Amino acid sequence: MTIRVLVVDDQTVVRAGFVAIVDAEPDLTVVGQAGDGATAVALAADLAPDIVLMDIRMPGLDGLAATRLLTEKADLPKVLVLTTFDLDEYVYEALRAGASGFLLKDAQPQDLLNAIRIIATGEAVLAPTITRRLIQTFTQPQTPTPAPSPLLNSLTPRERQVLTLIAAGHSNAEIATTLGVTVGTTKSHVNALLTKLNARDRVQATITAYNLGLAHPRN
Amino acid sequence: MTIRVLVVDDQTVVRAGFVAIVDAEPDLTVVGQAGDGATAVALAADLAPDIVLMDIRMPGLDGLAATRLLTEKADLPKVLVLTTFDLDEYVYEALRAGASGFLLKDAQPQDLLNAIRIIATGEAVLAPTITRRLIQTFTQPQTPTPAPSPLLNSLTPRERQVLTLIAAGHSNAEIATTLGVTVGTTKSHVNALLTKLNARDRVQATITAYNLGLAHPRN
DNA sequence: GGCCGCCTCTATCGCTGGGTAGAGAAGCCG
DNA sequence: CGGCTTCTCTACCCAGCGATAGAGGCGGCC
Repeated sequence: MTIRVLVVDDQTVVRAGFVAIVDAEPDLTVVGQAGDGATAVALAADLAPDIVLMDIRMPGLDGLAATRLLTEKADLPKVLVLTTFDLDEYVYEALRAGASGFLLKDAQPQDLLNAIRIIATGEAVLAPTITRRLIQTFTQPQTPTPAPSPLLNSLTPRERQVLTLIAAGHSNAEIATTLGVTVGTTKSHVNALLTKLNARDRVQATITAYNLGLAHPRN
Repeated sequence: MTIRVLVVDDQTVVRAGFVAIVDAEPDLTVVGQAGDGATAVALAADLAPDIVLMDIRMPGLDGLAATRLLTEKADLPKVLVLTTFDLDEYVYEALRAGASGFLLKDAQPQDLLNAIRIIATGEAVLAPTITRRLIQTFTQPQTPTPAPSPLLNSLTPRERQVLTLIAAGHSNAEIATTLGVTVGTTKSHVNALLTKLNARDRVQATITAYNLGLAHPRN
């Protein structure tokens, strides 16, 4: 089963380079080339390639717009964006446009070929520089201030455990059995908990748990 | 300039495998091994490795905790997490803990070696499966599809109102006065609500409210 | 050793919460 | 109009929850 590749770049020399690299592989074959976005979209409809190697900067319909058109419908070609510049805007727009990968043109041929094969399986590949930045922007909002709330620290480990179970919707009896203690003991913990959290009942405790980050809405 | 590697895994066989792969490379050298997180942290302080290959599941201090300790101070070793399971929780926690990379143990040796060299330059590497999911969760919030849950639509306006008040921590009596009805009426609504939400009590209803987006952790 | 914090357990008590089974009033829609 | 849904209310019951007031064991700390 060979992987069918469509090469899209406005510079003939660059296209030739990619074609040479890809066609040299036994399991890959270049089924077409395009010099602008509009041609790429039209060709993709005819040729049904598995992978599109897409440049961004092109006359007319650019690579990002073309990617959007290509990935709108399901089970259409996976797009691997290749560009000289790793500007953040390009990267994020490309990913939002539906690209499965983003490499720089100075990548090693071997890396490019690997990327094509991985993307063909439905997975994704990013240039290491970009991976680093994506992780950064991903962990940044998550860790502005991990907020080691004084409230949380005032709880004993056992109380934190009980609070988590309460916020998971468990009754005292259930908590007791999961912790291997009596219901009475659980009640003791719950009472201490409610007092410390200044909560009237377990619902208010649950709300506090969410606010403290002990529980998360799953979506 | 050789890259100095510390191998951390609780299974001796696995360690041996990594050591063999890494030490076979002329530009890489294994400077030490550890079988648990605590040892890893201590060894890292002595040996000052460039890269730590870190397993997650280990006795005592696990890989995530050890990573946190290792990456707390600046210019300390880069951590490449290697695990058998690509559970989302592991991945995100590892990245937040400061890991520079995340690969599965079934990765090709060549990929592992590449990853080590890339991470040593300060960039980042993720397994393709993970890259795909990271991109997904990254582009997901951009999609303006608030996902109108069928559950929410099955509720009458009054029931939604009651649910919101429950999730705000109010008692039946308080809800009754807020809505200007009797406690009995409130109970009727609460009962209908719990049945529809398939919740046993108001805590579980509250959790559902958070998941449906009717309530939000304030932070 | 003595103190203290945490975990454990017991016991009792009142109240809220949730289940069940009604029934009447108002509004919408075919 | 007749049927439907929704909102309202009533009454009863009991299980679970939360408050209170204990007490003993264990470990760490001074």
